[in-house]
Amino acid sequence: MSDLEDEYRLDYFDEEGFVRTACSSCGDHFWTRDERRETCGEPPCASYEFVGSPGFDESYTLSEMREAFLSFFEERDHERIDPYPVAANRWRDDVLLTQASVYDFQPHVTSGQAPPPANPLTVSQPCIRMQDIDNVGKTGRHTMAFEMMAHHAFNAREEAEGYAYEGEVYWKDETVAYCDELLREMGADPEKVTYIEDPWVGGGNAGPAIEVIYEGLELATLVFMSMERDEDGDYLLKDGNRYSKMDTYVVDTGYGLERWTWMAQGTPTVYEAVYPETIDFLKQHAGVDYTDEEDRLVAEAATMAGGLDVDDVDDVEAARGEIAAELGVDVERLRDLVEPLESIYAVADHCRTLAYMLGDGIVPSNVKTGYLARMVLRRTKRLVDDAGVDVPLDELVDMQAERLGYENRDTIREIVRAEEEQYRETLERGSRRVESLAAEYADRGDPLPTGRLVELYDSHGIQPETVREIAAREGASVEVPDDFYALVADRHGGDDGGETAAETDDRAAEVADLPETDLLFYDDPTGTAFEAVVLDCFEREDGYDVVLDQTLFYPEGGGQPADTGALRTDDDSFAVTDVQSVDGVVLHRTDGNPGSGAIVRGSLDAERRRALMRAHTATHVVGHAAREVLGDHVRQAGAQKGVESSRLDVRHFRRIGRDEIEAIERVANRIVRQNLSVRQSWPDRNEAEAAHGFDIYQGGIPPGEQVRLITVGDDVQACAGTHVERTGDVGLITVLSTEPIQDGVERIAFAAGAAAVAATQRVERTLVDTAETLDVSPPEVPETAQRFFDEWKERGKEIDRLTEELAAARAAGDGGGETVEVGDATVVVRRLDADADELRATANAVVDEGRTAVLGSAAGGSAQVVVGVPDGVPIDAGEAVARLSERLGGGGGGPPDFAQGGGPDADALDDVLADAPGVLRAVHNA
RNA sequence: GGGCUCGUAGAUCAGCGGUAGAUCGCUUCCUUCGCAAGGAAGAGGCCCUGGGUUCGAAUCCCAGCGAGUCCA
Repeated sequence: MSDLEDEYRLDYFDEEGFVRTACSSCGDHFWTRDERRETCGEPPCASYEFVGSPGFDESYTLSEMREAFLSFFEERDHERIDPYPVAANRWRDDVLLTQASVYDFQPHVTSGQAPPPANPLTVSQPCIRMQDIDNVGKTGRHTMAFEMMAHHAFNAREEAEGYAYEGEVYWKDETVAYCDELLREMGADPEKVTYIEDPWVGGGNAGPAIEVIYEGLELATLVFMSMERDEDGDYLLKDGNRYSKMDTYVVDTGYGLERWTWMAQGTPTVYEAVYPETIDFLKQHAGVDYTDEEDRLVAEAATMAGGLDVDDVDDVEAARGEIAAELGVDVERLRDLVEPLESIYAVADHCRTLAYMLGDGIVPSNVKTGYLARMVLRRTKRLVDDAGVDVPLDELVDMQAERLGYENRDTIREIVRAEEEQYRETLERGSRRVESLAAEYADRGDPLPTGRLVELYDSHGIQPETVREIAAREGASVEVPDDFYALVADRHGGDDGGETAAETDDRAAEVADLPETDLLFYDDPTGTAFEAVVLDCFEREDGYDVVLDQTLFYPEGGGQPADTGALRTDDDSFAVTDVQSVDGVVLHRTDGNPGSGAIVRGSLDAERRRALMRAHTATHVVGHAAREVLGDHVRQAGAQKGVESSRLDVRHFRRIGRDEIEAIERVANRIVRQNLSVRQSWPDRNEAEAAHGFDIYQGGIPPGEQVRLITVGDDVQACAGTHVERTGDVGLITVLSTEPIQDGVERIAFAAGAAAVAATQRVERTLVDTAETLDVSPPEVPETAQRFFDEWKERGKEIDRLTEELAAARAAGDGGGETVEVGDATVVVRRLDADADELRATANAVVDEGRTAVLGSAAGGSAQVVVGVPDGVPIDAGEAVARLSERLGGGGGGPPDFAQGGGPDADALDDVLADAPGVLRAVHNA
């Protein structure tokens, strides 16, 4: 076993006269030109030296610094590439947001499966780190959104084969030399630069890494990704796992653009350096106007905070007293001065984050990336309100979107406004809830229990602070426990089930030695018959999986169902019912075994295949139409093609309206009429991404060096499915329905070709049938239905009125009933086979006449009894009913003046009613 | 993907096994110089849908649909 110490002994350090030193404060090892240097230079071992006196020769703005960095590496043979979106899930499915420049090249490039877009390359990659959200604005140096400037080189060992790049571009010495040279060019004093040894581990990879510190600020991290997790590896690293060297090794650097700009300007916090205009604007609109003396105080406090070990919010709070004492001011005064600024800094950063997120097409929702966007937006809204900024949030976000050069600014504003509105409604709903809850507890003089507080937050999204405010108005006290968020977490139960049911398919092992099946349908998309040799055959519970050397059968994938058909030999015919692809080997599920080595003729169910091809092309057309109608943020969230109908799930921030559906239909059918050609091509992944962006990955992210593109007019998508040759072949496209399948995702169901005609006819048939029933012509149906419904309601009311009238008439006449005296009371005992409503109404009418009613009915299969007692009569109706209905095999009860009950034994009703006077006597005065 | 909360009058909600309610809004009348004023009368409900339990379900149980929210 060995550690990584040797990895840091660079020729470059030797040549330049560096020495290796252990920090006298933290013990970390670092490299420096200054032999007398004792500490590593990073806070808390040292403090900021550049605030107030910039560490570089010239003052750079953010964009000037970016340009300086990129052109520095361009001049040194690095190709400059465009940054990727911040929504990393657009090209990889293991993460949500881009958190580092190397994300752009994971997993295919770093693993060596695909070539990088250039080698070496340089990029300034916007990133978002939600982990820092609480620290933003407060620590003076944390931002949620930032640009990671980087240069990357992708190397493969000489002897390694089968990788998408080969040989060594450059490695550690050159990387450190570049960094040194860049710093020197900026005017940094080389004597003050330290390179700290800090091995990096992450995501199953690892390697030596170096932190670059200058004047107390970490300016860059140079990572040498060269190891992977390996139980038998030689290296035991800080995460407790073993690692061994890989065949590929990658230079992964990260230079914080914001930090470099800050260093060049020497402002009190990073925020003033990054967005000076935004902060001025916010201060102005929040009415923050400090005197020179106050400004100086704030600046000094910020500088001091930088020198302390301030890594999160709690540290800031703890340090504030110290700082106030040092500055000789009251801690309260310092807080009053600093807190408004902290909010403003955070707002500036959050708005930039939102601009990135929404600009890159993230639609807020309650899941995944959309949830993160919503969280940031709501937090920002609270901060804006707290700080008293009198500018609408959509305008603040738009300012950043404009600065970042996004073109979908109208949509961004619309989304922000829609989200604000929804948040407002949530808060309003919440306030009402809290108010009534608080009033309840205030009446009893109790404080609001913690359980309620947790529920209000978890189920209704109301911050505990908000609850406290509202409750105070109602006069209820609220105690927010320190471990509040832990309690919320508890409510979410036993943590991630983590039942990674990685039941690796046995089938993968079976086919491991078989060659990948030659897929004929790409070259011959319209073919329906072919010949092939049976390579192998596996017996299954319900048939056989036949492997051929080549096939026209499309295996299920990309939302397109498998083809069906038959395999024939000279003697036999086998039905193909399902087709799956396992690691490139196509398995044909059949009802018989043709035998290995047999030559078979395959034939597809041609009609089914054609319908699926139409459906697949239609899916692209509908998706394109949806984007045209709803906006560029519309992305595919899933799709399923079918013979009868297909569906496309798209991200959108509100329900799709009837007008929009019709517009989508019009656009889709226009594309059909234009009869555009549908072309396929197999470009390199990088070329495809460069030419068409990541929007080609609507249907998912395929692996491999090359991707298959399907081009329909302006629409380009990576797609493995089968398509018709021209859009005209799709025929009619009709949208069947839309429905929300989750927040931020709408499902569009549609049909194409003959299925579309059939669907239209079905709808028409329904209408015609309905019209026939109503005996009117189809256009009159809505009006007539309305009239019928109104009449139906009117009749219901009429029936209620008549029931009451009838009841009154019965009560007045008491015909057919028996009247008995129980004590002083007159009791009407009567059977009338009516429903419960009528029974009750009649009993009420009898009671209104001052008499007691005992009514029975056997209308609905079971027996019902109702007893009504006028005021002042000492008979307990509930008790009477209980006794009566017991004899009917059931039960019953109610208040003393009016009760009802019954039982299944309808035959006993007459007897029970006959005995009723006796029962009433028994409960009389009881 | 999972947890939790909620679906009752046009709106906001109460009721939580026994005859569907309140407030605002609406209609008509009275009062008033006038009204987000006062008084009187009235209209307005498949209590989300479907099963189950029960003599009886808006109410309890199950499933579905819908809305909201928190977490991965």
